[in-house]
Parts: sequence; C-alpha cells; structure tokens
Amino acid sequence: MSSTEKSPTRGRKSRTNANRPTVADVARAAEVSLMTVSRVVNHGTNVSEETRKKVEAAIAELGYVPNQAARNLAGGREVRIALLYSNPSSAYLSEFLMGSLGEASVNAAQIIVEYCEEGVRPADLVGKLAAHRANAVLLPPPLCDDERLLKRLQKAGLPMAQIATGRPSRHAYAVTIDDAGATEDLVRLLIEQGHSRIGYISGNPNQTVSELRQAGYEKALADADIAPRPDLIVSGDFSYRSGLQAAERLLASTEPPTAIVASNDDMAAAALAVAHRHGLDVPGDLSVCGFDDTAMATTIWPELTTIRQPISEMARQATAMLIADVRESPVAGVDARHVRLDCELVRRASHGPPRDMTVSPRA
Amino acid sequence: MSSTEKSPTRGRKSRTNANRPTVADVARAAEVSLMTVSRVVNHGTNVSEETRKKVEAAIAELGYVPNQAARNLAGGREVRIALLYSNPSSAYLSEFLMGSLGEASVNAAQIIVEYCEEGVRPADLVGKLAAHRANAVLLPPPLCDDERLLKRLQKAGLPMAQIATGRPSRHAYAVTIDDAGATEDLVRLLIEQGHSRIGYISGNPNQTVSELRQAGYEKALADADIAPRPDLIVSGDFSYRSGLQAAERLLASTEPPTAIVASNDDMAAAALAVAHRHGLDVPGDLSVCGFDDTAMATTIWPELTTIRQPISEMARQATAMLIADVRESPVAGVDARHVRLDCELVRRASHGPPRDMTVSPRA
DNA sequence: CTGAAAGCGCTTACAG
DNA sequence: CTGAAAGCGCTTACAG
Repeated sequence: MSSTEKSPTRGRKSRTNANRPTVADVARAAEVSLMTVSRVVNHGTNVSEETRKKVEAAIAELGYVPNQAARNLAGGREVRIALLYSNPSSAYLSEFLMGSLGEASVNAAQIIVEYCEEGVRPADLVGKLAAHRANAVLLPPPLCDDERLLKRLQKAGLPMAQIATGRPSRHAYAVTIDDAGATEDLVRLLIEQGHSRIGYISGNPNQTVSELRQAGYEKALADADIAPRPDLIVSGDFSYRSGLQAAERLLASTEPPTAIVASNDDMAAAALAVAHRHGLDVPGDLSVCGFDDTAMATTIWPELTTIRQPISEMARQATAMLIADVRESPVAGVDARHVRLDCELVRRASHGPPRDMTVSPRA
Repeated sequence: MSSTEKSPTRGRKSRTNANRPTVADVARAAEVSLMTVSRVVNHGTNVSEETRKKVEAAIAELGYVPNQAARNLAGGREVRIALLYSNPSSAYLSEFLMGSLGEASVNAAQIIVEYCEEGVRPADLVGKLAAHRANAVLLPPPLCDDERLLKRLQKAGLPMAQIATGRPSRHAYAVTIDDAGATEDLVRLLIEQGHSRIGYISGNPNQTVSELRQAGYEKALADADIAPRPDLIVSGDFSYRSGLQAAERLLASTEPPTAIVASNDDMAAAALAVAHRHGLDVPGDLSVCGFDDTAMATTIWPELTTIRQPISEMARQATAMLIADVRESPVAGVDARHVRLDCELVRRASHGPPRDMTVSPRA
C-alpha cells in the first residue's frame, strides 16, 4: 500500500517557458522597446495612438499573455485577497469558490479563505488580515451586509467587494442581481397559472436581499390586485430547519396556500419535505418555488422551479475588480464599481396550476 | 449605482517585498553562498551535514519562506494541475476545492478545473489537457475509478492522484480512508444499541468504495452472528433520488428494518424524508445513518449520525503530492505514494435504540 | 511620448 | 562538497 517509485513517464519542459511569447518577442515584432510594450499592457498611459495600435497588433498576432509570476516579482504587487465567510451553505460556497479561485489563479493572485464567526470582533479580524498580509477582501453574504465590518475594513484602507448585497456601499465594489425583480417574475408566473393564495417564506433579516425579495413578492401581488394576507407571510432565516417550521405554519392556516415561494432553495426543499409529510402532491396540491438554483434544486424530487443566480460569475467579477484595484490596472470594459448581473427564471417540475383550476386564466 | 472612484485609502508596499527574508539574507546569516541555501531548500543533495545544519538554523531563525513566484520564474517549473470532475455533488466539491486550491495557492501552482462528461472520449480529454498545458491530474470520485481514463493518462505520462478510491493504482498517487472499517464501526454501534434488522442502501457500483462500504456492513453483521437478509440490502447510486426509492422499498418490507444505513449522506437524507412521509419518528421508530459528513448532514433534521470523511484534507494531500512530483522535490515526511487518512464516527441525533428496547443490551 | 539600465528572488548550468 | 555568473519575464525609477 506504499512505495516510493516515481511516475513512469514525464515530459519536462526546457528551461525557457515552452515557447510562449514574451515582452521581448512583442517588442521585436512591433519595433519598439520592452518598456513601451509594458506600458501598453498596463496603464496604457503616455503612449501615442499609433504606437499602441502597432503593439496591440503584435500582441494579438503572437497571442501574448503576460507571465504573472514575473510581473509579481518585478512589480512587487502581490495580490492577496481574503475571502471571509460565515454560515457556509456549501452549495453556495462551492460555486463561489469556483468563480473566485478560477479568476485568482489566472491572475496569480492568492485567495486566503478565512472562516469568520458571526460575532467576530472586527479588530481581531483586521489583525488576522494583517498577519496574512491580505490587501483586499471579498465579502459573500451575509458578511457583505455587516455594517460594522464594512466600516472597520474601510478604515483599514482595504479595498473590498460585496457579493449579493441589497445595499452596495459607496466605499466598496459590489456585484449584485435584481433580487426584487426576479422574485416578482416568479410570483407573477404563479399568478398567471391561477394561484391567488401564495405563501411566502422570507429570508434572514441579517441579509439585505431578504427585504428585496419580499418586496418583489408583494409587488407582484399588488400588481395583480391580490390583497396581501399577513398569515401567508412567515419568516425564515434561509436554513432548511427554518423552512420546515415556516412551511408547517403555512399549511396549518385555515385557508392554506396553493403555492409557496421560499426565498431560497434550502427552505423550498424543506417546504417540499413538509408537503410530502402532509400527504400533499407537488405540484398537484401545492406548488413550491425557491431561489438560487443551487445543486439542491435538482437533487430533490420533484426538481425545483427557481431563480438561477449566477453565483460563480458574481464571485469571478468581484475577484477581478479587487485584483485590478490592487494592481491599479483597470479591468477592460468595466469601470463601474457596482455591477448588476442578469438572472434567470428556471421552470422545472415543482410548480403548476392549482388543482381547482383546469386552465390558466391568462396564459 | 455606478461610479469610478477608487478605494479611499490604500497601503502600498515598497518595491521590495515587505521585509520578508530572501535567500540572500539566509546566505549572509549562515555564511554560505546563495547556491548552497538553494540546495538545502530544494533537493538537499551535495551538502555537508554541518553546512546543512547552519543553513537550516538560519532559515528557522529568520522565518524564511521561499518566494514561489521567483522559483517559478527561475526554474521554469510551472505546475498546472487539471482537476477533472463529473457528477459534482456540490457539498463534496466545495470541500474538495477548499483543500486543493488552498494547497495550490500556497505553492503558486495552478489548478485548472475541468468538467468531464461521464462518457468523455479519453483521447479528447488528453487533447484538452495538452491545450491547457496541464502537467498533472487530480481525480476525485467517480473518475478516480475509471480504468480507461487512468490508462490513457498514464500513457500520456501525466502524474495523477486518485482521491477516495477503493483501488489505488500502482501508477498513481492515492489518498484514501478505510471505507470498510468505518462502515463496520457504524453498523456495530447500531447493533450495540439493540438493532438487528438493519437495512443498507448501497452506493453507485461505478465507485470502488461502494463495495468496500457494503463489505463493512456485512462484516459487522457477521461478527454479531446476525444472518444477512437480502431484502434488507437495496442498491442506490449515491443520489438523493435513488435514496428515496431505496428507502421506500426497505420500509415496504414485511418485516421492515429498525435502522437504515445509507452509504452516503444524500441517500440518508432521502431515507429521512421517506420515514417522515410514512409518519415514522426518527430515531424513535427508525434510526438513519449516513456517510461523508457533508454539510447536508447538519442541514437536515434530525442531524445525521455519520462518518466524517476528511475530504478537504484528502484533496490537500493529493495536491501536495502532485506538486512535489512535478517539481521533483519530495514532500517532507511523505514518501509513500498511497496515503490513508483517519476518519471519525460522528454521533448525532438520527440514531438511537429501537423502540422495543428500553436499555441497550451491551452499552 | 520613448527607451536603456537595474533589479525583483530564485535556479540552472558550469567551474572548481 | 561549494560558489560566481547568467538569466527567467517583467516593471520601476530615471533619462531624454
């Protein structure tokens, strides 16, 4: 079960890096100095339009890609991004990591993954960040909404990025989606299918998106002239367990809902479990919808109708923004500090018209 | 919602890298040349014992850590590890990524995350790997057990590492746990609590650990002189959905089990859902146990008694092995190609003595 | 607006 | 067993 033999075959490269083109190659092709190539690749300042064109053409032709290791060495601009997280929903986290770490890897930036207790003292945290020599901070939810933390980080002079916040800070980068609009679309779909008693399970109030999603739900009802029923809105905290309790309350109502919209997939999965426990058929007796489209949405049965949030892409863009900030090199085509990405309504098997409706009244 | 202002404050480093010690500092302190320091840090060959001691002391005193970017540049030994995955259980994947990417980041190695269809043609895959200039391959389950793939990769001369395989290849690195022993422990716990009708949901036969875990189950029964009942062993494929069907069959038995051991957490969660649908109390009427201790184990209710598999650490070690192989620098303290890590039985709330037992017969 | 020089921290041949 | 030199690919002052 153990030996010390080496790999059978191995293809070693020569000392020079394969034959990837270098600045020198580009400089030769464009008939300029190394310096000028470097300027075009970086700030792009103090270069005549004509020269820039020549250099860019050479770069494109040779397929030149800067060697990040060399840049780091020469420039001393090491990027060390702390990824702070708490309450890791693993499905969320894995998508997040794929995006963030992928981008970091390509740019030879380091990501330092740091677990951050709910009640961490910001001072302690800043100390830790210093120990890791972090020079930027990535804040996924719910930390993206922690005002105290944001303030403290800002005071420490660290560039930071909020992902999926409902309240972007003026002092931070932010990548968001339209949480209200997406929820509104989802609820409207249900209404169009004939539902009018639509229950809602809200999210953790410590995340600003919770408010936005609920506002979307309320707006869709209002637009359809459906009077809101307070007993159909119950609070959850994004956890499966809270979804269990919330769904029980909803179904215990004297006039129970024909559809439940949960503000994330975990709680929707819980609602599904409760429905089954009550002997209800989904979607025949009850429609159930979620939000996020994490892996859980297709793990359970029936598969969840939900909103696809591009978590990985959000993380990727936030990471790119921080890298650009630390390196002081603008990201091509992006000069906004706050970016909003599109999301999509994914129709799967957990929704349908209510039983007492044969035909949808409008569709 | 968009502006171009820059971060308010920012702490830039001077051109030289903070004041991290360099080889030159170590050389000065140890009164040797740079060359000698480099030799000690790397192969450690051709250095007198006395000199080595001096250098090592200097390294320890200064807290010297090699600058990977510089090493890569000078040595041209870029490590590019392809992480091939299929059927991503996101809970598994996120833990895996944390371990693997963390290790890669520290060592300035690149991880290229590549989704790999079940029926991918190995030739196509090898082509893709070449395009990415990958020089090592990480194989989490189920790909770690794909013989064709392993053969093809070996022929391509790429060092590879299997994670959580039941059948380590002589041509690969491997990091495993004792799947059979762990399952045996779990089943023995149930037997000690008084269970004798213990159902089992097996895993996907395309993973070699499925066999091992089932063997552990059978061994525990045999050791306790409990005759195996074929109707209590049903096959699953590690998916939630397969767990749903398997649990239904188990509970439909004329003499249903008082406990169900599922060979992973997803299927255990499904068994729990089915139990609830049947109006059974867990663990009062039925004990349910899983395997892996992914996030799902504590997401659901009651929390799952399961085996904690150190996925992140397994991924970390496998990654370290590949990096060492590509750099031809042995990992300190590890010269085995196959490593087996410990795992742990985590007792939570989903198991207990069967209802007809007041006191455990042996505990 | 453009470039020649020095240097980032390390390793690889090459000598002794 | 040990070391002086050259160079990896890039950027930063410094001159023009």
